[in-house]
Amino acid sequence: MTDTQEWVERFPGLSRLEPHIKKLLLARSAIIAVPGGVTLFGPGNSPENMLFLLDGTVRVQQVSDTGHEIVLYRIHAGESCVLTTACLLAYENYAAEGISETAVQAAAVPRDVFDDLVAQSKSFRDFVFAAFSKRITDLFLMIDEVAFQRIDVRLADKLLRLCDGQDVVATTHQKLSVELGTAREVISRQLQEFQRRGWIEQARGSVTILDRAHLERLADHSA
Amino acid sequence: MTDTQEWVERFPGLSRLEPHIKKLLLARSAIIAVPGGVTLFGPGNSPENMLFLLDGTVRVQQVSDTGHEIVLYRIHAGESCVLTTACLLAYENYAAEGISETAVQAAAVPRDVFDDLVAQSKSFRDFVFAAFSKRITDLFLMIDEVAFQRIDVRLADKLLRLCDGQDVVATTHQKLSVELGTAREVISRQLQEFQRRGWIEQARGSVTILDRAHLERLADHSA
DNA sequence: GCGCGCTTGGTGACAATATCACCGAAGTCT
DNA sequence: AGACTTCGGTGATATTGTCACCAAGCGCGC
Repeated sequence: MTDTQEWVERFPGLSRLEPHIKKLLLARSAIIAVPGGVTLFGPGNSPENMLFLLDGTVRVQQVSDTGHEIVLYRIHAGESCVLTTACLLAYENYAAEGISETAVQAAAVPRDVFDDLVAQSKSFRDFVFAAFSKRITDLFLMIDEVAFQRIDVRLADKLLRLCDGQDVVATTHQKLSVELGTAREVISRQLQEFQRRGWIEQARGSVTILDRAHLERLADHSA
Repeated sequence: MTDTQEWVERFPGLSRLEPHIKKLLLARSAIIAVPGGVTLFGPGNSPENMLFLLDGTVRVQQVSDTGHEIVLYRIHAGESCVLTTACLLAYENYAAEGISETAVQAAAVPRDVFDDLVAQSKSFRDFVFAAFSKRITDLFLMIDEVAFQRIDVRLADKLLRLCDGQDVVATTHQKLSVELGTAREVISRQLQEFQRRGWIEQARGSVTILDRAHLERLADHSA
């Protein structure tokens, strides 16, 4: 559990806010906590508040008409859902949803307070626009990867990002296929190839990284 | 040539601005005109101004490390480059570029004036956030298409979007492949198949639509 | 324990798309 | 005309996606 006093200080982009803006933000926000696995926002469930994540991660993914799923990005502690929320408010009927991957603690800022802050504080504006910009450039990169990058390169990269310093990634082939927007069979075959080369070891529901260096070399090959 | 007097009125999202905001916008912006085929912004060429397009279209595309190109979106008259510009300002070294597809007329708003407007006008804020939201949801859709949609469906859709009411699309196989982020050979083969079915007719540098209904049916099949 | 259903992963056949290495035809320029 | 570039066609092959299965592992009720 995180100390929620002065949570604003824990956002790199917000700690430089003008003092009275910080006070306003702290006074007009509510701390909420939700367990993992909850759909925070999605089709037919647009939230009234902008969330600032204090703890945990939120996964944003999309289900296509064809039934395919793909993970778009994650929101980590210290980031905000501004844009996803904004999108939902503007376009009610689209297919992206946000799911808490872990237990999540967040500061909820009502829409009108958010607008007030944007109007009053240059620092807050900079924070918001930087968040939008980062997200859009990341989406550009993602489009490039999905369109042009080989699946083995993308899988190696994804494993390294998901392992979070550990050597064991607790996930299934199915979940990995959703991460990359491909089919489970493709993941199974690629992991078999990685295993054959001695880079990983597989068990039901987990992948153990044995040779990080080779995976990194593959992932960096042109990403 | 467009009448540039009171250009603000021609933006659906801006016409409802408070009168003094409109005046500020008109007073502090400059009308610029550039011919077609010019790179308006791109790596190593970040503009100082936010552009509001009065006439013409701007194509935003990306070149990947692997040399592959893909068209991300277009900006039409009545829309602004806010987000692309914002991205470039925030992250100098990324690979997207904006090219005028036709002769373009635009209102250029300096960065500090833009910030002023966001601070002072609720309507302007709404316009800006709506533009961001629209773009992000469009990028979500694009990711979905690139990842999951069949190439024949995407090509049919693209032909219909490019024809602009006409029956003849003046483009090359190469350009179409960049539109969809695929290879020229793939486009050539798909167009051959469309032609074999009598849906289109090909000539060097152009595609003539013969059977719009069938193309639409293919494009709508799950898009 | 045992059977039952669900999840997870494996496999072969095949389809769709991408890549590579060419080739020739049609335009452009001098 | 000759050189050069752009445009499009083609076959061979590699990669990835789809489909239809199957079997092993796991949880759960009895």
